[in-house]
Amino acid sequence: MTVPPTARRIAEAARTILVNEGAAAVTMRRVADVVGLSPMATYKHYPSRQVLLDTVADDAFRELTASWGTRVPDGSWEDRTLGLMHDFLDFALGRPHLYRFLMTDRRERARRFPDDFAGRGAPPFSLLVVLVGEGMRAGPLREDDPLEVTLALTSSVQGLVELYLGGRIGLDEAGFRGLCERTVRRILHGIGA
Amino acid sequence: MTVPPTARRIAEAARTILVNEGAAAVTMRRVADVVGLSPMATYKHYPSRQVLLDTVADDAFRELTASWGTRVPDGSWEDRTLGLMHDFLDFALGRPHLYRFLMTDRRERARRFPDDFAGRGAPPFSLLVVLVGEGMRAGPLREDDPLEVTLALTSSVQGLVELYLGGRIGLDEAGFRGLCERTVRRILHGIGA
DNA sequence: CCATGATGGTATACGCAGTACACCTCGCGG
DNA sequence: CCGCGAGGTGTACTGCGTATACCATCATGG
Repeated sequence: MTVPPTARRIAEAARTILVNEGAAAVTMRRVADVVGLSPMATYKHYPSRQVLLDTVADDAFRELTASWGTRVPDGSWEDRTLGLMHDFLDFALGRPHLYRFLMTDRRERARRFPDDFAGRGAPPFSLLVVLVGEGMRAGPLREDDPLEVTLALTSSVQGLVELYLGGRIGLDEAGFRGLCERTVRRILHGIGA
Repeated sequence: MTVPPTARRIAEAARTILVNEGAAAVTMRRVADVVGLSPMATYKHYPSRQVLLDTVADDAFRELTASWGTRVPDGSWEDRTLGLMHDFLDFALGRPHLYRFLMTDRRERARRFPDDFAGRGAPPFSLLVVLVGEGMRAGPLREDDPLEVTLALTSSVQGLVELYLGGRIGLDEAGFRGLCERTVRRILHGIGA
């Protein structure tokens, strides 16, 4: 088995620290120490900490993009929508530091609504857009702007996750998932009389 | 007019820097410089940077709690609900650094849903809870868990603001406010057929 | 065959954080 | 008058990102 090139080992070390302890814990000295190099050796492969973190972010995004498409949910339209939500929660709750880093911390080079959200490559948003379009054609959803309807669903779950990860929701993970389900159902069916 | 005690002048300097440039720009040396003291003098009033920032946060929260109650909105139930949303956006968009600091960055000593959200003192959530309860009694809203219904509304707006402040929404402020309005209306009336 | 230069490694050092520590210097109550 | 506490100072230590200079290895072209 081939030894991975140093640049990759550095990125993997950074990713591991980030996943376990958050972006703030990713220091150049620490990364170098994990890899077994002097701190300055890192700079032969990444010109700055920012670029290293960007690389980790890009890799993680690519990985997520690839993995999110694979699951083929079945059941009713609503079941599939909730399935997508739980996939999202699997990531957000399973890798909270990485989630925060990708979703909240980094602001540069971010995709922008609505243009960048319409096409491929903004999972799980783009998957949900497809499902929403399907829902509008097949019946369960009223005709409306698909992107904005999708955003109504995703933003509320993102808001809830933000609260949960910030320790502002006094529920365990199962309870929180239930709250997310109920919230999405409320949005689907409306809270009005 | 009395000169404010040094402790308050320090907190105000910290707040000013935070509001203008974000929490990361609030360094002890910088704060001390603004006040006209040596860096270490700050520690005679606040034992650490963390405590200083906590103080700024608590003050800001108190201020918001006081100011949010004052407005007396009128119009239809839906108008009043949207009015509350715009009040919230006034703060979030008008003082984005402070908003992020209060809502996202700090995690300790945060209020928790549902217990701490039910009572006074979690504006604008608690104001909206009242309005939601009213809506359920008076007609526009279906009977449901008031706290969770309120959360469905607030979390989606918070999610949108998070995206907007993160530069992920390619709209100007007016456009963004419109998007928020449409989103809240969709939740009120349901996106389903 | 050897000089050359790219590649990837090192130690050292600088500036900027937070903050521990020792010191000073008032004003005031005993 | 004395002491002491409150509030101020300068110095220094640690950890951070990273600039700089230096060094070893090795493939390559004259």
